[in-house]
Amino acid sequence: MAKLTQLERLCEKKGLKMTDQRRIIARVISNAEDHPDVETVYRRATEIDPRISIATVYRSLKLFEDANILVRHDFGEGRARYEETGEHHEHLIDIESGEVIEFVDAELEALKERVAARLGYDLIDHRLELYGRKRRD
Amino acid sequence: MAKLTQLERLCEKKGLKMTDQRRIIARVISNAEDHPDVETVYRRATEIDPRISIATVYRSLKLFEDANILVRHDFGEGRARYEETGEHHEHLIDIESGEVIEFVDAELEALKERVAARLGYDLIDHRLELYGRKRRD
DNA sequence: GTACATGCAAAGGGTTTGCAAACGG
DNA sequence: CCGTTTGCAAACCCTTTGCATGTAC
Repeated sequence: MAKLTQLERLCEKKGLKMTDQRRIIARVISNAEDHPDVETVYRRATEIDPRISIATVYRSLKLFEDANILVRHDFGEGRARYEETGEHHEHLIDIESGEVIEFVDAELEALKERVAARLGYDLIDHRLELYGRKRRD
Repeated sequence: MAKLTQLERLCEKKGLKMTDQRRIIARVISNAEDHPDVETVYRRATEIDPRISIATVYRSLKLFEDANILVRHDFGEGRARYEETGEHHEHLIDIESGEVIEFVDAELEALKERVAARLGYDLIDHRLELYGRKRRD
């Protein structure tokens, strides 16, 4: 097999038992430029090695998520999407193409903390998605 | 039956055929202080009149949603929650009690428009939820 | 009266799980 | 080796749907 991906190394460092299936799934996510759903990860994984079942994809993705190696997103489509854990960012979803654009906005980050504080809460987590249409003018 | 709720009047104004089931479902939502899920609406409705099936609850809620009488929320729990359409607001979810607190923040509203614009998009919709823990100090 | 709404139960999509066989460290 | 992981298929949860019956306007 080719050289290890960043994600595979991370898995080993966390002490996860690395099976061929997990390596391939980690590799698929590593190489993904998009935010693939489970079915898509499964498809890409079986292209590399057909000996992978959808159950293993579900189990591995959850394992990686619990190990903070992956982040699961729920964009309200009734199925989960995954991406590699990285710097914090928000998502804007193009409602015409489905494309997901990542962005960060310092003001927004500060503001949600302030809002939670104003309500008497410590902010533990949040969810922010913008849905927009590309401007043509 | 008791006097009509605001929601029932709204349904009639929109020309919806008002069956007993729809009246009761509208009434349940009208009286709800929380953001009930379908199962909860069903339970409360059947307490008033057991002749209501879960299928009708699903159908009526969707009907009301399409008529902009209700808003459906997906707080990432794998099931929908509903509330009466009203002034725009966001939600903060207490991760310990599950309680949902509504809030508005003008700055936040303006900011998300600006962010979308910066990325070259017209903002069509958005989703913002804060998850927090009540501060005790 | 007639088009529409309902109840029931079956089907649907995404996800999880029990079990015996295969496997990693 | 031995506990963990896998594949398979069945089970799960929430939601939708086909069909015969019942009902609002």
